[in-house]
Amino acid sequence: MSHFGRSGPPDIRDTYSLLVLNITFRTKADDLYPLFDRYGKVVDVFIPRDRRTGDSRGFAFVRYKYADEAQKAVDRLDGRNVDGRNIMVQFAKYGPNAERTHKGRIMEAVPRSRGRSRSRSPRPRYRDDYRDRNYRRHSRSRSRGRYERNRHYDRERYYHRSKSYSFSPDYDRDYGRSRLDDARRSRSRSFASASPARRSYSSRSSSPRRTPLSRDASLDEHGSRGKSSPSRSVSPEGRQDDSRSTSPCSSG
DNA sequence: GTTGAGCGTT
Repeated sequence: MSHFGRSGPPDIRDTYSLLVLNITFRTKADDLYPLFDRYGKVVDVFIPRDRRTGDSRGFAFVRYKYADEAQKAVDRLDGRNVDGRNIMVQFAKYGPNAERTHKGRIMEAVPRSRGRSRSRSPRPRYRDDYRDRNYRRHSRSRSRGRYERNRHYDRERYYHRSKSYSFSPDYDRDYGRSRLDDARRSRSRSFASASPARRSYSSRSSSPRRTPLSRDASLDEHGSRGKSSPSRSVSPEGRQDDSRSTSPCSSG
């Protein structure tokens, strides 16, 4: 969007994209158009927005019809104060399709990386670009952090935590505290009363996260050690764990 | 209602 009436890229075949950084979150494409149009023919102005909120991400892309005008705009508008902030105008290094761009112009055909013995140089010099990208990723701000978090859905954290007994950050804290508390405080059948309480907590959403719980519950039942010794965390004095099937000791 | 290094859409 943010186009003059069309959707998607209008005609990037012969347009030069400029990356405008440091713009305010309130700045709109229409606000940048007249500003950039003064130095050349602006084909399109696009401002990436957040998927969720839809607010501007703080930068924009301005497409010029000619590189000369784009270059001039870079020199003229770079460092210009817009809405109280100094914007940074520079040629877009990466195209919309993550393709390389030369002076903001999208390289339609990516260089044949397939040909291995085509170039005499064993290593492409683009390596610096990739290194630059990785370097920037290290110092990401929370603004972007939230954005990427939504994109990845904390999948990684969930995966790692899935292996552990923790299921949720908040839940983890409560769980760890309750576990130790219950284990030490009662270290007895009181665990049974706490168990349903926990399941109830996560029972709100029928998600696979209750699977480990069920597995744990069944493990206690199936595992002989779970009966008399509810706490799987062996206590320093809990030597009774050694005598596994001591007695069913069914609470009830 | 906030944020602030970066690289893009139906």
